Amino acid sequence: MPRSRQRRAPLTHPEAADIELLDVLHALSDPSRMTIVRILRAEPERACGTFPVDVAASTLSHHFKVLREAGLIHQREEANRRLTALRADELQVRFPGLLDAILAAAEPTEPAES
Amino acid sequence: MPRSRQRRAPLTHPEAADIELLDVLHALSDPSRMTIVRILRAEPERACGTFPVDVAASTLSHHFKVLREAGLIHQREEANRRLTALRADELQVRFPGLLDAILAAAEPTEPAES
DNA sequence: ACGCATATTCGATGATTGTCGAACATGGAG
DNA sequence: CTCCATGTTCGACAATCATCGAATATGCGT
Repeated sequence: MPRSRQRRAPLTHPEAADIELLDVLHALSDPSRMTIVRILRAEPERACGTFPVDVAASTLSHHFKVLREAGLIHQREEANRRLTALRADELQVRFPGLLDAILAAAEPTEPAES
Repeated sequence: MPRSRQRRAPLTHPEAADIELLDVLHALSDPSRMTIVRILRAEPERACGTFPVDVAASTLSHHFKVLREAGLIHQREEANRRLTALRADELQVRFPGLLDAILAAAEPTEPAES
């Protein structure tokens, strides 16, 4: 048996009540992960490979794990894809206004009215 | 001359407009630094040594540097003390609602009504 | 059954980070 | 002037982290 124990991850997500603020802040302090979350805010669900983040697949996978364990995203299996969604509603209950404020702050720097 | 070049730091702070969101999030993702900022929110100004953060003096100094360079705090010399203040107003202009939302989320976890 | 697309796990590597103690700098008190 | 309190810089160290390539797993076409 070719040591078959991989991708065995049952895709665990923390309970909404167990989401830690510092984990959320840390997760969002990385450019790639912030990009992922910003994209997810606009779209309901999206496959891993479809994010315009220019890193290796394994690195991307790592970022999803960090985001998932921080409680920011939810992932579900669909065929051989993994669909990712933002846990916006739960986050809103846990930390009211937090995600909105952070994502608003992440806008490209307002052009300042002419 | 005993290589006298230390504490030469002219205490530089980033311009409000140059404050980066990811730097702010990263700065706040450390427990000690979050504690410092939370205390600072209630008090206008405070000396470095007076924070109930249980780390070595040099470590504390490092945390202040991170917070200062992220644009979260302002420090000024007063005698041989260094007074620290939160840059709340400037932060509010740069990232409206961000600090409030984060600090609200950092509250001890509401006791849930009896 | 075979190959391909999607995505993860593993192991390694270099960079960043939090931490400390020792040395140093500064300003005020005795 | 000498001590002391305050706080920084320096150098070191261990831990964490972002990153990659290779190997692996899974499901769907052909």
